[in-house]
Amino acid sequence: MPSPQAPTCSAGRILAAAQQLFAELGYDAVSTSAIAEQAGVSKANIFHHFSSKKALYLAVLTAGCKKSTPLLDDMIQESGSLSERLCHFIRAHIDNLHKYDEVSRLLLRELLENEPQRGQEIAEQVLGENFSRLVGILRDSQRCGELRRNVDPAMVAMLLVGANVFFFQSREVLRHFPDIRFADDLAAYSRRLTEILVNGVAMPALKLKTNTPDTHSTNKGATRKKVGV
Amino acid sequence: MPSPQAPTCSAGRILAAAQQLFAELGYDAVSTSAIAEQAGVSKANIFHHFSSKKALYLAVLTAGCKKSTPLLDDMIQESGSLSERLCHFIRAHIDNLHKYDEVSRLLLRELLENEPQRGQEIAEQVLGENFSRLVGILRDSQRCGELRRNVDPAMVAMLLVGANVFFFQSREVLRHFPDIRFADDLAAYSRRLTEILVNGVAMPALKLKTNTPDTHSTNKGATRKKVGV
DNA sequence: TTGCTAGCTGACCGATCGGTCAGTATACTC
DNA sequence: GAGTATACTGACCGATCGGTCAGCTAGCAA
Repeated sequence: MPSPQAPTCSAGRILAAAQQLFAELGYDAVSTSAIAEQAGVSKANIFHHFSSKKALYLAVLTAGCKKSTPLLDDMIQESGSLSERLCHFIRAHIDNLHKYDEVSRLLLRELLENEPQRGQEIAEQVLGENFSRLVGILRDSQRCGELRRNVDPAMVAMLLVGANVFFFQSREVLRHFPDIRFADDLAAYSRRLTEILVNGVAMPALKLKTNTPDTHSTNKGATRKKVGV
Repeated sequence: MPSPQAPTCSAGRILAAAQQLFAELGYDAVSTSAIAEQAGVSKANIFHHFSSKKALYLAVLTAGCKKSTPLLDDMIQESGSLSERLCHFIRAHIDNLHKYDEVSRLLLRELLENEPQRGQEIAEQVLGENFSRLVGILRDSQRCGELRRNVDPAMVAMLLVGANVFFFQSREVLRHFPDIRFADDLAAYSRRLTEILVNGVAMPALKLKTNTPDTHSTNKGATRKKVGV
């Protein structure tokens, strides 16, 4: 079985080299000559396999997404308590970000662009699939009474994914902060994050006070409008 | 009083044009010719005021940070309950991200680079100052008994900032997701986020069960191995 | 008027960019 | 053997890159 790190055909080597360089430096900072050199092929060979630099970039993006997303199924654990399942998802998600960190960084770069020309719709599709799946799981937890009814599952999902993504993209910086002691311990990170998310941060005595009837989030359909925009 | 959007001197116009273009397209995708055209000056004029393109970029970064960070003081509200103060901070923080969105995007771009050559230390400094201030506030809340003692203030801070940053950088994409109904309503966003953070997501009945002595996160060093890898 | 300085510009530089093209090597079919 | 398709390369292209330079202008002091 050939390891995925060392493709033998030159097209595969080009893709691998391009993925690494694009993720590290960004699209515009990487020249086709640099990709060719890294892949050990001639520059003309790149244009033999790919019609343009942009086509190569899109190929890198789609190949990376195809390779990294199937594992999303493993991130969702059916059994266990809410706390256990949340912790498992957080850990699996942040592990996945790190395992495919080149692809993750490529997608994060896409989020910062606002030119729809490039592969933003790919990033949107990947993130969206990830997201709606998670929201569905949270809705199930809500139906069977584990999750409070007056919390918005989409907000919880965004909180989870957002914390993980920020933790991932800022880890080099966060590591230098003296307050942060979990930068290198993913197990501690996901445990603490889960605990906070499940139990909240307020003192238990104060929690009953703030039992706000925030139920306009679980709206009664009639007033909700489509937000297709 | 001259509006900050329309600098009169050409150096100021160059800075403003560069800030906009760098934030929108990234450092490498922007040529000095494009900056000159946007600023309405000659390309040579750029190199009359700034020694190089990179020097201009760093000037943009430092000027932007200097302009956007003083308002951080306003983000911290002394009076009110924990819930009110958290909500105020979240709202002020996300507002600040949007108000200085060009600077924010520049800093987020820096986070994705790993070449220390560029202005990453600037981003680190800005983020770090922001961060340690927030952690201090949370520690105070912990001392006076509003915040639970067994939560890590740094984790709460990262959760807050991370959710806001992710919400900010993904808003264009999130807006297309049908599950998300708060993409354009910052007030609702900060309210719901606060409520989840304060009270947690679990059903109150289940919460007492999960009162885990999670203090093994402050581990006893002996069994934990380094995970430097 | 002269001299000096700062702000600014058009023209230009070598280097590098993405991309092309003629041509070579190999392998397979007939 | 000839014919052909594919993989691949060195040499080259025009365009654009960051940056330089001589020179123009206006203001100001002597």
